[in-house]
Amino acid sequence: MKGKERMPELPEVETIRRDLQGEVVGRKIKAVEVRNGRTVRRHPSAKHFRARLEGHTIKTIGRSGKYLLLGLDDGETLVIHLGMSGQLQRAKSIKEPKAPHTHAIITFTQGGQLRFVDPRTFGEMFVSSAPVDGGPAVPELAHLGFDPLEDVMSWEKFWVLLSSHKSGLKALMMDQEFVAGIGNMYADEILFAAGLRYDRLSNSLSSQEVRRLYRSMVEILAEAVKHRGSSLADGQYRDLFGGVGDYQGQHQAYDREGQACRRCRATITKVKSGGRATYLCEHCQV
DNA sequence: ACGCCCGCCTGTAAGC
DNA sequence: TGCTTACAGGCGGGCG
Repeated sequence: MKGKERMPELPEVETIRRDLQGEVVGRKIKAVEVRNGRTVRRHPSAKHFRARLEGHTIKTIGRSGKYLLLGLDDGETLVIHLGMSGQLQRAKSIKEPKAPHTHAIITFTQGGQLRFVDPRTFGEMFVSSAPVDGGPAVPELAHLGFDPLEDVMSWEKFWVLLSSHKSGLKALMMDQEFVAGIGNMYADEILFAAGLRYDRLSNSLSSQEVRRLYRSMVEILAEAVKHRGSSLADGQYRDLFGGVGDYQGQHQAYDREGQACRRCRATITKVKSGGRATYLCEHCQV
């Protein structure tokens, strides 16, 4: 058994967003404790980060790609990225024991805490200033491409975007500046569903292939959200309450090296692409 | 513009 | 058995 680490991608982050909506909207931040400064590395100091949160109430929970956006009553936004191994935990009481690698703790006036746990410390939190009128909501995230679930578009528009690039399909689907929220795992699942190889050039697709790719992207991600994301046996993804997702049971390619393709029974193979593990069915994906 | 590599990290697992 | 090395990968930056 090979150890696989999965980071939260769009479906996992969306699951957490929905849970946060019911759990922290309307709550006022009483205190913020930063236990690992790397988590708030965009700020000049942990104190600076704290000062911009304490005393403010959380009004909205949004998401852009893999980023969570907690809107505050002063118009600023608490941005959270879970990186590779980040988790948000809702503690009902401050007395609940802290998990190892708990790097930041937000305590609410109404009781309870929101905790940021992240062994690998690739994740981060930062407060973004209120947008100036006409400007982007979060300037730090202005580079992100469209969100596949939030920003619905015609497949013809998608075709225009796709063919304006000349790169391997997997690299492009994982390029956050092209489309935001897809990581290594869902890229493989989407390309399997579309019947397309990871190394097909983005400007080489027929109209039918473009339609299949767009539809697969939306359907796979939406279906994974319905299943509350993917938590493989040794994976780290947990939701706000420590629960797991079950979309991994639907996986067709990712982490299935040596197993039979569920469509044609050929063997799923694993190759390296751009330094990343890539799983595919050589027979179904052309 | 694009592909590829590195560094940042830690836990797990494979290799010797 | 125990130590060392490889691997997992999002993201930003660099290089060819």
